[in-house]
Amino acid sequence: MHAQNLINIIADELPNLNKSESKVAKVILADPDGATQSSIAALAKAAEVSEPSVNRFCKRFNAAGFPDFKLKLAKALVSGVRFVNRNVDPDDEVSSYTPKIFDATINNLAMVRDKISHTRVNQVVDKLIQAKRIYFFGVGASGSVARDAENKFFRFNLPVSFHDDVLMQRMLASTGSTGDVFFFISHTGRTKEVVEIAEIARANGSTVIGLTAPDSPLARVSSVTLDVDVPENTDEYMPMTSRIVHLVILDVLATGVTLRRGPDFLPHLEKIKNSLKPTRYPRTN
Amino acid sequence: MHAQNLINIIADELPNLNKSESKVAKVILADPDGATQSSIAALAKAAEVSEPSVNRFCKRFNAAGFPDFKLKLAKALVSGVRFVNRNVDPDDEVSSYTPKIFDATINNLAMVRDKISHTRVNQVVDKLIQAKRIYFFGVGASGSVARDAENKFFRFNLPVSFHDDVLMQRMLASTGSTGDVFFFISHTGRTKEVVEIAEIARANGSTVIGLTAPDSPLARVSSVTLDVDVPENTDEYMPMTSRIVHLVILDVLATGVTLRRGPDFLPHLEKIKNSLKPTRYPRTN
DNA sequence: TAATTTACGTAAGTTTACTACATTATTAAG
DNA sequence: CTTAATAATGTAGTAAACTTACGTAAATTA
Repeated sequence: MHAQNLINIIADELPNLNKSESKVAKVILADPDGATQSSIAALAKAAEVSEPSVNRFCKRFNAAGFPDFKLKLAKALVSGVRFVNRNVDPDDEVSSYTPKIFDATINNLAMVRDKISHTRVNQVVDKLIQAKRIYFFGVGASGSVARDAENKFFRFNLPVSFHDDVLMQRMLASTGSTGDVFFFISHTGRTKEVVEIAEIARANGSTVIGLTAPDSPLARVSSVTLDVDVPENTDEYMPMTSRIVHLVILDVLATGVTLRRGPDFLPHLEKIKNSLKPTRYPRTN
Repeated sequence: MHAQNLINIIADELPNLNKSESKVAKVILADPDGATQSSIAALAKAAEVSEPSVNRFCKRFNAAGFPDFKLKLAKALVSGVRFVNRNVDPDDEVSSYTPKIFDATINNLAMVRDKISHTRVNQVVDKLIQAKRIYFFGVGASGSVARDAENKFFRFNLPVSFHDDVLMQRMLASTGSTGDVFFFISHTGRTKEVVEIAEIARANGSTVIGLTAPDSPLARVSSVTLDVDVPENTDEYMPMTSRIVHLVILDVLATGVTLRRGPDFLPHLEKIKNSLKPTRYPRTN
């Protein structure tokens, strides 16, 4: 279940509350923002109950007490408000659509941050660590993500490549074997071509990792799936943000691999970093 | 300026605070979440100041008092931007480093969201609208960003290409002329090769746009620069997040162009979207 | 060096929230 | 239909937390 908002929880629990508790609930639901700013006495009066009733109400919803409850309520309000009205309007100015696009991206990242399965991440890191070869596959926008992944993972001193060409992908998948990791990146997880290729790879005993939508055909074919459940972009003007989320997840995986490799591996990374120095103008300040 | 996050405001004001106020600020910034849960007495003790000092501190930041301040702080914390200790530790578990990486990315996005010049964005959208051709250039990690940009901008029905090969870039730049837009993407803005190519393009009368670090050599060569000032990654384990910021800025630009094109252009975008339908397994639910 | 302003803390006062206990309502059993 | 038991709610007292007023110390300026 989605990380429930305190306000929704209260609304859901309303029928299960006893008389004075439900009085309190109604007052809070009627004006949650006002509730965060009033004292326990004021709220008790507004709900026509005693102060301890309000206090008990708070504890019922897993708050330490009234102040803690107000804090939680305030937090719930923010995340609620933030999800509203973030669509780009046809007559938006730069100053409107710019923050909207940033906010939409940030929101999706925050959502995935809270939902992503750490177990799965760990499993994928395991697979990547054990891999003899890694292939990053993606088409269209996901091709760029795959390319970026290559750019990160080649640092680990193992054969890594990315491919955005489905014929190449198909041929490589057909020659794969145990120890090879095929890492598929796909927003929808329903591109037939991609799913087919994943099936081929899987049939050859290779490990198939899917960075894609949960319950999608690709997810079902994968050995391990990293679910990315960001809302489809219904708005014409709002760009697709799943690519960004994919990139960050790949960052997480790369960090996971680096940490597993241990501190002895750092000099190697340092060497790669330093190799670029002569290509750059030195900093003056 | 965009609605700034309270935590950022405090961090910004830090140099302007007097002794005891800054003591309070430091304690709050070190653990904002902890601050929301502590009493004024506890906070005063932690900061080694008197309670009224904490109270004055709160009022300085437009809070009615300490409880109100805590409320605002709590709200600031949820708004996606967490200001926790963001460095990845060598002995971090998945459950620690995963949110850290997300948070670092989110933080940088929020920072750029609030700092980016809308005038500049508008100027760049102007240039892109007027362009006869657009070239997206990037090398290394920025190559993926350039590739992604191509994937977005080809939709506008004008000649767009991306190149991650410096020789190709150099040749194309040398043949450029007025009306051509060369869009350079670079984290540091100091890669000699890239700067040289930008100079060549500029010399031919082409428009050069730089999505790069402010005051960098590349920024100085560009006709218009979009400054991306994200902190250098000093931490070995923390991935470079500027790519992500670049991608989002390109999203913003693409949206800007779409909006300028007006509603008559939407059917064209729709057509492109629909063209992919037959490649996908239909949704079952 | 004195005057003035600003910064900070002490102590008292006020509000706020919590706890223990008492009372009232509700339910179940005889 | 009582009566006992339990649950729900409120009262009153207390402890904690917050704010205010005021005084002293530090810093700044003339």
